[in-house]
Amino acid sequence: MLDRKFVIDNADLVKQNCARRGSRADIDRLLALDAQRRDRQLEVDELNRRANEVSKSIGKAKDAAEREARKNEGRQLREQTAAAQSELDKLLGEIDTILRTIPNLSHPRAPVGGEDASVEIRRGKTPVPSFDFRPLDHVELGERLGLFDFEGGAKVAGHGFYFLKNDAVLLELALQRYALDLLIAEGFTPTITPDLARNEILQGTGYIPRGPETQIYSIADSDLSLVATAEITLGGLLTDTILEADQLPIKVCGISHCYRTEAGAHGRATRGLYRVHQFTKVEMFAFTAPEASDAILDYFCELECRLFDGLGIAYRVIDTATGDLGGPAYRKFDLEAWMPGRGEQGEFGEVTSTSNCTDYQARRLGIRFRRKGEKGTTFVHTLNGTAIAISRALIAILENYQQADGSVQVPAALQPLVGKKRIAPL
RNA sequence: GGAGAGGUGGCUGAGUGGUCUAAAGCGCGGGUUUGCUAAACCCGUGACCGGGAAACUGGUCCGCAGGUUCGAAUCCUGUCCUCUCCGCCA
Repeated sequence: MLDRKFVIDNADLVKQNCARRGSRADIDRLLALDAQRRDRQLEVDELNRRANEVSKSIGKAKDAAEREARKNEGRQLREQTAAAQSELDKLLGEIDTILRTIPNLSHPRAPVGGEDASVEIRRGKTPVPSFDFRPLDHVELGERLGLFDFEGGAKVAGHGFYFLKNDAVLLELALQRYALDLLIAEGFTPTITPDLARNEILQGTGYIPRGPETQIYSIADSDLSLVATAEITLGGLLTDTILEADQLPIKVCGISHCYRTEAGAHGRATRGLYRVHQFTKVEMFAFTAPEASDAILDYFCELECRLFDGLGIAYRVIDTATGDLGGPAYRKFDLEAWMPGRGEQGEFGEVTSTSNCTDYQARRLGIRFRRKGEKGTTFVHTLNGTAIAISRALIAILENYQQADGSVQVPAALQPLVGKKRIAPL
């Protein structure tokens, strides 16, 4: 979230940003509540001061009668304080509720507008392929090659779940390893993270665990939820930590399963593996000094491009428009891979996404650092990026590498990891 | 799951009802000494919310939430977390 004082002092700027983001956060109400908060704060402080004075005077009272009178006075003051304090707490609660709905500021160069305003800024090295036969979509390919079992998934867990089978399993493991090899070489600390996290951590990273539109599965009778991405666990890793400047940037990556309710998302684009309730993802995460985060965002984007260039899959990079950024992101680049089986004649479909969340998550999570020779601490910036989301990468690989004979060639970079060059019908 | 111990500043750790305005050490900042570095010594060092042009000043904070009391780091209740041992288990 944003700093309360910052919002108060820059109300117009924040309002303008909310408008660009399509957020209806009520800044005017926040301002009014804060003015009340301030008055109430003064009242509580004054009552406390007097009560403290009374307490101190009791030791010096000259007789029992005076001591009793003073105690009475103190008791009454404490009662008044309690009343004022509870009003103050209520105001603080309301202010916090509004504050949570205010999205992060936006990068000055992020395109302004809704989804249509997003701008293509880059293409991959691999050209969009052409086929001399009608390419199939991944669902059909997977059926012929025995790679998925959607019926089995539905039987045991419902629509949106699936079994990966046979060579799809090897592909999944190969993709994990493929991504990890690059990230480890780039100095990331590899991790396998918990698939569950405390709701407090979810909220800190900007996810809303419960409610009608939540993406999140929560665990009954606990304060745990299934994570929608390892961004949650990786960001949460350093909750309430003060770092030294020379530790930054910290680059970690994590493999986790990702669970999403996908409430309200149905239709053509949801066919097969594209929109599922569970998938595996290798996620990148960084904690940086503020002045470094723009460059790290470019770096994350560059790594994503290298991964898909390495797989030989055509893609484009999108600079996401302000209306489509969600709450925490200051700027976001999406990488959309060419999926020949998508739509009538193939379409680009999102496969990765990288965001600079500036200090929006760090403030809630309490992740700060200290600069040499400076007093106080500064919130770090956090960034996240998908290295490989397995389910969508599988779609792109199968559809782009399909052959006229119904087989699928394994991308050269994965061949040693999968242990074969071609996936043939059973 | 059972039993026990514990959660205190950036870190380690003392503190069992008012003089806690939280000891001490480490770290950090400044200074003295000094070929340089280091060491030694001296001084200073928390966060948050307010008031004030400033000097300065009021309040809150000892895992979290309640309670007792004029007064709580300290007593009581609940809760979360960590550690140790036992049990169970891949």
